[in-house]
Amino acid sequence: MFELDVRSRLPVYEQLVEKFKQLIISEVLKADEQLPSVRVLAKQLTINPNTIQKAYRELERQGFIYSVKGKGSFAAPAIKSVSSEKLDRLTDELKKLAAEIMYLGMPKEDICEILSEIEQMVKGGDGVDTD
Amino acid sequence: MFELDVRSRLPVYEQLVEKFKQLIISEVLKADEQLPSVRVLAKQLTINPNTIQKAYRELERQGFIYSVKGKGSFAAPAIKSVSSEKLDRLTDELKKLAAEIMYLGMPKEDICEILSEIEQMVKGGDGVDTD
DNA sequence: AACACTGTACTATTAATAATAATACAGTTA
DNA sequence: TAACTGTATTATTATTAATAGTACAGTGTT
Repeated sequence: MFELDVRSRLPVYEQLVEKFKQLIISEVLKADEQLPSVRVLAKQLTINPNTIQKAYRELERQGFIYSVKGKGSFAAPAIKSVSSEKLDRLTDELKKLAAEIMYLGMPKEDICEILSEIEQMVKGGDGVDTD
Repeated sequence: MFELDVRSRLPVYEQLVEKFKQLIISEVLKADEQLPSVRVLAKQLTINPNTIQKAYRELERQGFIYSVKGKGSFAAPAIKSVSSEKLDRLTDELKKLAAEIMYLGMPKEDICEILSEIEQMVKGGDGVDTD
């Protein structure tokens, strides 16, 4: 299911968080769809169950999944309320990244084109609430 | 000159790298302008000189500054050759970030507007080579 | 009830790394 | 020569990622 880079400077549990985020955002994992259990995924990836749990805990903290004791962990149906603080932090990070990319020679237009692709991926599913 | 967050999960030397990158990209630090010396900056920030050196070494590795033994460290005049590998890595990171931001509700148009601001900042100086 | 699954919590240990500290050496400039 | 610059090295401490093992709690099936 995943490819982990054990020698990455990015910790394994953070790699897992990123992978699942992408799957949920792109709706490969639909709302309320069950994630593999802590123990099963740990066995598949041949890593410690605690590492999986740490990733799941972080995903739940960020609102991407929810866990029910005895049942399992599931993709959250949607983001209810986003703290403006988090959005600020993310856009701030994006600003720095975009500045460096432009500094290295990529024109704004190219980046906007990339954004269009992303837009399609995020809105790719049928879960667009337009109320 | 700087505000360091000692309790950030981001190491101090990486914070320094980011700060200087921004200063160079936005041309607050002009080409060939001298950076504070390792020892002086360490004393100002009341941190260890080795931490400054680690940041400078990383900045030099990335091509943002150059150092001359006995003279000092200076902002690099421009990025000569960017490895496409690095640009790929950066755009990949930007894709993930943009996807999450859009997922959290910010429309593409708003992000493009932000990019316009960034564009002004990066091209803000007079060092625009249009040959 | 018994069993097999699920998440969750806790402690202990190891490995890696950020940061400090103290030197030392090399090159530049007045 | 003296005072500055970058650079390299070694040792030590603190933090954290990851592993390991165990235990407890809730769900569902048989």
